[in-house]
Amino acid sequence: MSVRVRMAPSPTGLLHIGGVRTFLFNWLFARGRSGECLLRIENTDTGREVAEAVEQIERSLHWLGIDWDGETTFQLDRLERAQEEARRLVAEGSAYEDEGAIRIRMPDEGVTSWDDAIKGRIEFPSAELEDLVLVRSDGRPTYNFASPLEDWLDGITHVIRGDDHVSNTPKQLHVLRALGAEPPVYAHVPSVFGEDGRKLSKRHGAISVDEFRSAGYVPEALMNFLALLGWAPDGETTIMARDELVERFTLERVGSSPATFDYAKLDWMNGVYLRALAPDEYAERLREYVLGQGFDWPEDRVSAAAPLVQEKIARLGEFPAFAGFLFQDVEPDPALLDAGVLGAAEEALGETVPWAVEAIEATLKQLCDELGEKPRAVYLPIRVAVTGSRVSPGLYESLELLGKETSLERIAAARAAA
RNA sequence: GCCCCCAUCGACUAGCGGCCUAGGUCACCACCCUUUCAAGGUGGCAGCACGGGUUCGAAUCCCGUUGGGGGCACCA
Repeated sequence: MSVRVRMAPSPTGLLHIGGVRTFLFNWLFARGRSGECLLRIENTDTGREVAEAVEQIERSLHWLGIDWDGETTFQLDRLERAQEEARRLVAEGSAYEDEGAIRIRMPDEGVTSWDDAIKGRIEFPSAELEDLVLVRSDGRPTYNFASPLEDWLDGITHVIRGDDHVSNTPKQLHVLRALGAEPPVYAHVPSVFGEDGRKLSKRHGAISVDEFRSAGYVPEALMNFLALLGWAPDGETTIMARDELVERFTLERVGSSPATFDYAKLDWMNGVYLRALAPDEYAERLREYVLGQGFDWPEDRVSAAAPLVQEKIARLGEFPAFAGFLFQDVEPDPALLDAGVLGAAEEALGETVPWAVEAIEATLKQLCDELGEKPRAVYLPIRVAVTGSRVSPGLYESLELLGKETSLERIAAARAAA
């Protein structure tokens, strides 16, 4: 039997990174086994908010590189079928009506158990189980009925979901049994925490896929990082491209303890991916990013700035602060300026021809000799004058790209302000 | 309160009874390189939650304790 899994988000708010990690595991599992991966929205109502949320979810998954088979389906679409099945169960005696609702009979003794693909054997005393409501008095099926029902109807072979569903599983197992369905393999993936060991939330930083995108993370890095959150192919490998992840992923190697989301490590990994990009590819991503963030900076100049920053920044989101001086005026801190150095620099650079990295470098090195100063002492005030910061891309390249005229203007203005 | 799950460096993890003097990666520290910042190189710091067993031998198996998480809805 071929593998079929499903990603089942609820259409509320933005796609949470913890949920995405669960979807990623589903996707990796299916793709590595030539299986199918469905997208099913677990909605309890419809409306414009839902439609927008679904669109948002699809866009986020698409950006990340997670795809799905067939049309997106909606739980609510099977409302009638659910009611039908519930009535059938009543007719068969495994369920009964209770004040307008339909409840399923749960066993009073024994244990309900299954072999979880991640956590191993799990057993619940059946006495813990209440007769759960299948269909509410208003006719809507409950989650614990609709979900296993749809898994069955969709031919889902493996249910890979967050471990907050562990205690729902025995209930769903009984629903399936009453329905006459063969239960799928269950795999409960541990949750993801924020750095304080609490549930990942807003105050930890980015949590939705959208936020990671606008912070300037690239999808390949985010996918690689997420895959490693709770899973490892061995003790050594860290950087893995999409195909390698697909090839190597197994549920057996998903750990059973919760993982903490480490933003610093994600930053590092994002930098690794960013640096590995071919220069023109990097420039293209940078352009898309800058544009997407709403900056109306000239694209050719952004492209020209790309090589200056590729080695330097770990997130595209650092670009505006790091290289913004190429696109807008600066306000240097007078305390870091040095009128003497700036005056000499203005004069020397004024005669630099052509205005290119080699000539600029030669000019500045000579300036150091003439002033009898270390490059450190000479370059700082110039850097601050031109870029407005003591941290910037390479000075020669920055001057070249900024252009002679603007560079000299800024140096002159800074000299006056010093 | 009851039920279920989890427990290796600060973080992600490798380890599935002897290859462990517990390995890798991030972070951190030091040094090197260097026009700043990065990147890169070298070295370093740091861990089997605790207590009992089982065994010739335990990070690995069993029990308990503690700690964390999840659940106990006509929510999903």
